[in-house]
Amino acid sequence: MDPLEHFFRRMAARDDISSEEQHAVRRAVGASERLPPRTSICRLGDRPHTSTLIASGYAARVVPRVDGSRQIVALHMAGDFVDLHSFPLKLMDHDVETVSDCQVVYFAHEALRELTESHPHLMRVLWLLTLMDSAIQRQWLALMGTAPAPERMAHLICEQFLRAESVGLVQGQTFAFPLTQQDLGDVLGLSVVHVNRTLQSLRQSGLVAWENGRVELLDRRALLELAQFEPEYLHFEKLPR
Amino acid sequence: MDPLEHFFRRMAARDDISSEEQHAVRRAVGASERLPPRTSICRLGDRPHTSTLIASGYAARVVPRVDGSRQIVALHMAGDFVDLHSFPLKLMDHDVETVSDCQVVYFAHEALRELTESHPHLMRVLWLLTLMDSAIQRQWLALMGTAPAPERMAHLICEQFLRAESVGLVQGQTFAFPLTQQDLGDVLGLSVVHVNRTLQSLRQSGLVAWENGRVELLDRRALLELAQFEPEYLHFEKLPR
DNA sequence: CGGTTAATTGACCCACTTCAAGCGCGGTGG
DNA sequence: CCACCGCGCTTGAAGTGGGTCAATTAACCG
Repeated sequence: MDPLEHFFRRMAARDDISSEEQHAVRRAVGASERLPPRTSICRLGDRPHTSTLIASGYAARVVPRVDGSRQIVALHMAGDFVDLHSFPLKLMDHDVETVSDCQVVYFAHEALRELTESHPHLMRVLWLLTLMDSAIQRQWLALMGTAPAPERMAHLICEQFLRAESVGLVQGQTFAFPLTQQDLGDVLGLSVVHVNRTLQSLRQSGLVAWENGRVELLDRRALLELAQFEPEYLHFEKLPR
Repeated sequence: MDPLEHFFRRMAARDDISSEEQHAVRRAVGASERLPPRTSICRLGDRPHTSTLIASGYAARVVPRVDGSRQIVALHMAGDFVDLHSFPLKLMDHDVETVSDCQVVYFAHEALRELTESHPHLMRVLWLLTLMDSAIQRQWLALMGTAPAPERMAHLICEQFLRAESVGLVQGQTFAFPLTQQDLGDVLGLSVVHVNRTLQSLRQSGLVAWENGRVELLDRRALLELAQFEPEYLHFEKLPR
């Protein structure tokens, strides 16, 4: 199975990628690896010389706090780079770890650097990908600052559903979302206890079903409404970049 | 006075910018303008054809919420691009407005595009600048999710102080920070009332003085300690990018 | 079948919110 | 020159969303 399938699908939803550019990307691919759940991909303070693309599974970017608490600042699925930003930034300012079993491929920063020299358009698209992560972080920030727990939870579910859908990872109204309630708490800034109660209220209202790491949207319209969801920030738009 | 002074200073702290590159940047500069406080620079849904660099003053990026509340997701000072991300993203997913009186200069996206074709290294540095904004957003997210009000406030003050210091905007232990308490609440996800009380406790502990839009760090060490401040995420490091 | 990790539930508590009222001051117009 | 207005800051009182602590259950696994 092509490890870059979802990656190309994600880019193709934002701009045309020529076959020459696709070949250039394929030439830049390095090693491939399967990682079990809860494996560290890189850590705060690291200076990676590769960036990691997820071919399958879920990973999280985590800011560890001195008191032992954690904040998940990004969730990544098949077709996402988890640490493309480490290519310009050089120094990791947070951790990255797998949430589920993941298949990953690595891109050497040296290969990426050559791409930026030879393929400016491709580089602008890679830049775009890192900025799409930023756009999501802005929404999360807005939700943390202003929205109560049920709205935050609903918003997260809608967002992940639409992102999964856009790369072909949705079956019916169902998609794989293998986070524990503790993980959800670390994303939403809530305690496990409150995550549990919030989920129960969503279930009892008939909005979602959630079992065995799969989420089903039972009432998509009502969920979008509760979340006050506006999808523009996901930048699903094909434009010359 | 050179409108790009702080901008070059900010870049120079991260990598060497050749004089040829500096000239290329200067050739890309467009119009210049003075904007009064609370002026909109661009809005959610806009498709700007320029990006805006602040030569002096403060501006904020604001995610407006349907219920009328606002979340400030970034603060920008002299030498910052407020919306460089609109160059690859094309569509604004939030508002940008001035906080104080601002002098700004505009860069046409077309000129930036030409820079990406002719000056790959410069583009990697611009990419870096957008990712530094991201890094700050991640910290804010972590603070919103895990830290109580006094720590958040202290962290914000330390961060803005160090950022201002790095471009030469600090005098002694004092710097201009012209936000209202309402603005602070919109940054920190707190009500004005609680912002007020939090500030008073910081003042009474002798950590900061805050008057006429200027902040003075009275006890820098204690403030950094309260904030649990770790400066790595600001990426003050000169490296080949 | 013991051990570990995730989900659940109940009881109590507090950081922060909301509402409401006053205060200080710079600006402005009569 | 002063009365008034509006905005930002401050203070008090009362309410609540979500946290903490602690214990139980459920599912899985070697």
